[in-house]
Amino acid sequence: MSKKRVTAKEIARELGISVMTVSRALNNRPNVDAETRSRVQEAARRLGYVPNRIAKSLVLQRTHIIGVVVPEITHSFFPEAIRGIEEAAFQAGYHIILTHSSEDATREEEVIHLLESQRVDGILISKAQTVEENRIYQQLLERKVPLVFFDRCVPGIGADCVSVDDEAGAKRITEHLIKIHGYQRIAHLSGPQHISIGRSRLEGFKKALQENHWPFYQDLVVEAGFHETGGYHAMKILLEFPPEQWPRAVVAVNDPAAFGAMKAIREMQLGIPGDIALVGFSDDIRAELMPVPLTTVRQPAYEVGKKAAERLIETIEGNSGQTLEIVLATEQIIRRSCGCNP
Amino acid sequence: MSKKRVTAKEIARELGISVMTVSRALNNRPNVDAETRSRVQEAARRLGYVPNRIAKSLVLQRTHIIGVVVPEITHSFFPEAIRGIEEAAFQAGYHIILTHSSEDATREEEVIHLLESQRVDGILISKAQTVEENRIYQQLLERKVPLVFFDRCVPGIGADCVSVDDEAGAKRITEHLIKIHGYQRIAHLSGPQHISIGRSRLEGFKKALQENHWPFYQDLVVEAGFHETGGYHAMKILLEFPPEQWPRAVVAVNDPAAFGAMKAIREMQLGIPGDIALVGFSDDIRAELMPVPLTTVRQPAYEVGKKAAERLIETIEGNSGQTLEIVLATEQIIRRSCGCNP
DNA sequence: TTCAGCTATGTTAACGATAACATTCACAAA
DNA sequence: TTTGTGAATGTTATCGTTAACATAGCTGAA
Repeated sequence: MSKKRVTAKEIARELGISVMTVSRALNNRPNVDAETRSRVQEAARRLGYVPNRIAKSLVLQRTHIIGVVVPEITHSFFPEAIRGIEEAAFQAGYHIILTHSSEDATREEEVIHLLESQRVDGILISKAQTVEENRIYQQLLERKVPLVFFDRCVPGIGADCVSVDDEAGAKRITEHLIKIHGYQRIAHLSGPQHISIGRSRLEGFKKALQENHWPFYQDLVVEAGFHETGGYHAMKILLEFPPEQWPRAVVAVNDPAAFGAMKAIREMQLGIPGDIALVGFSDDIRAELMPVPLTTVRQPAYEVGKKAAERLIETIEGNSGQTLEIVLATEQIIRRSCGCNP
Repeated sequence: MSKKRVTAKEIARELGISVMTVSRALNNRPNVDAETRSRVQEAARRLGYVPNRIAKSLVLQRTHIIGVVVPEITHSFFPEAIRGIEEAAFQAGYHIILTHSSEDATREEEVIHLLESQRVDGILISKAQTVEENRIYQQLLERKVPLVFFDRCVPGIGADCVSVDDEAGAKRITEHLIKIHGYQRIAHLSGPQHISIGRSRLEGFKKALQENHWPFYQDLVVEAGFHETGGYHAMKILLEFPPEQWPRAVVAVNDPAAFGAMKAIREMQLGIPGDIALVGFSDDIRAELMPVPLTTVRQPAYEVGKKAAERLIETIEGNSGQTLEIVLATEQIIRRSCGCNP
């Protein structure tokens, strides 16, 4: 169909020399006559030669490609993280194959196999929500495929991991509600507990109460998931209690869940933060545009991606040392929904 | 470093048969004894065999990979479009290598070369803003590399193209301002004129005025670019005129530019839409959350990506027929900033 | 019986590049 | 003159897979 591509062999034939000399000339190897080199380069340009990386990869057993698996690309965190990955990769002379699992375990397995069969030099994974066992990751590790998890990690599996300090972030924002505002009865709209960020944020929330000897009510922890509808329904559940049992403040697992909660609160004609204060997590682009701007925790998405890619490249190139779990700090973004007036 | 990978040869040695039989068994080719086939498959599983697509691609001259070049990934349009691309690709058994040019012509050229050397089966391009000549695209077409432009096209170059009907969208929203609200003195904050969407939106704006015999003022067309700051500065320029020359309504080239314009208008203590009505384009996630929700035009980003990928795959597989320029319709999102009260 | 015709399997070459080793040739030192 | 040395270039094998052709062995019809 498409006309045959120019190969090194054509250049060699054209100039009456061997392919090897062509290869040497184009890769700037020593021991090539300056004139030969320039003739080769001129011919390559003239014929529109584009080296075949597939052949190169086959013989060198290196692709200089990093495989990336994300659960979704629409959510604002991942595009940012991907930018960071791309940046680090680009600087080190790598490129990326981006795949996404749509939060589906089967599809995640498929794309991981694709990446492996494509012989990427290493893989960056952010785990899909529905993944229940770690077999595939273990197999990858057994096969010594360089592997770094980012954002959604698998603790204790013996792989590198770059994530955000969710626990500390959740603890700090909860402490803000305790120490600055003195709210009693603080609720948590939690994330799924089989996802590490869901667990750590709940953990941080609990620790803040504990360390400050603040009352903890099991009823005030409701699983909401990561989306707006989940936040809405979880908040509804809390508001079905008699008014004296309502929470005075709510810590949502992320901003979309907080948006859902906002909707539920306003449907009850209650004021934020007057009746119920609310904080989110992730600093969604919409957070500051809400009718009551949302106090939240910014995650360094770009930095997570960049660090993870840098770490993976170190591993690929054999400078990795021991397994590391890198945790990046969050930043508190105080707006109005917590009761402050910045 | 990493322990040698299992190849078809190992399986063959293990079972005392030839590699070819292994290949046939694993690819479900006919003429393989049922028992042999199952022994091979069992051995492949047991040894953790992962076929090497690089070798396969080399011999088959097909990679089943689509290269994608986008100018950025943070903007909301592209993540959506990429989802559409991924979906169409996945369904047809293709995968994607995602690259981005950061709106930089040199980097775009680099990534296109990468994709070519990676021997992707075809390329989807959304052109970077700073690209000034079409040499590279022409070279690709000469080399018969399957190529489909999406969103940001290059008219008349003889390549397929899937885009949004920017002109009709801009015309329609402008006509809304004319016919429903009867605003005189309508301004346009335009996009860069070397980008097709910049040109078409201006074109649609002009046509709306023309066809409705509405006055057109050259002074009321100011180049703003695609970002908030550009919109802000462009609006400032308009507001430096004496008040009687101010526009009564403004059509911004996209929503971020409209957000910038909003800021400029409010800094002058003017009301939207009371003093100046405003409409955007692209239905940014923030548009409905603005203090005055922004009337805008929704672009079917997911569909653009999906269609473009489908068209590319047709081309790759030789069912393309003649060159097509597919144009998808936009949808008007009426909110408050135009003067309506939905 | 004999051979056409089928199935199952094997052998060789190819894809496009590079590594490792081999060769040629010019020039300088002995 | 001879020999050693190093630069420039060539030859062969290889990466892992599949296409194309080759062969062995069996079945069944003439």
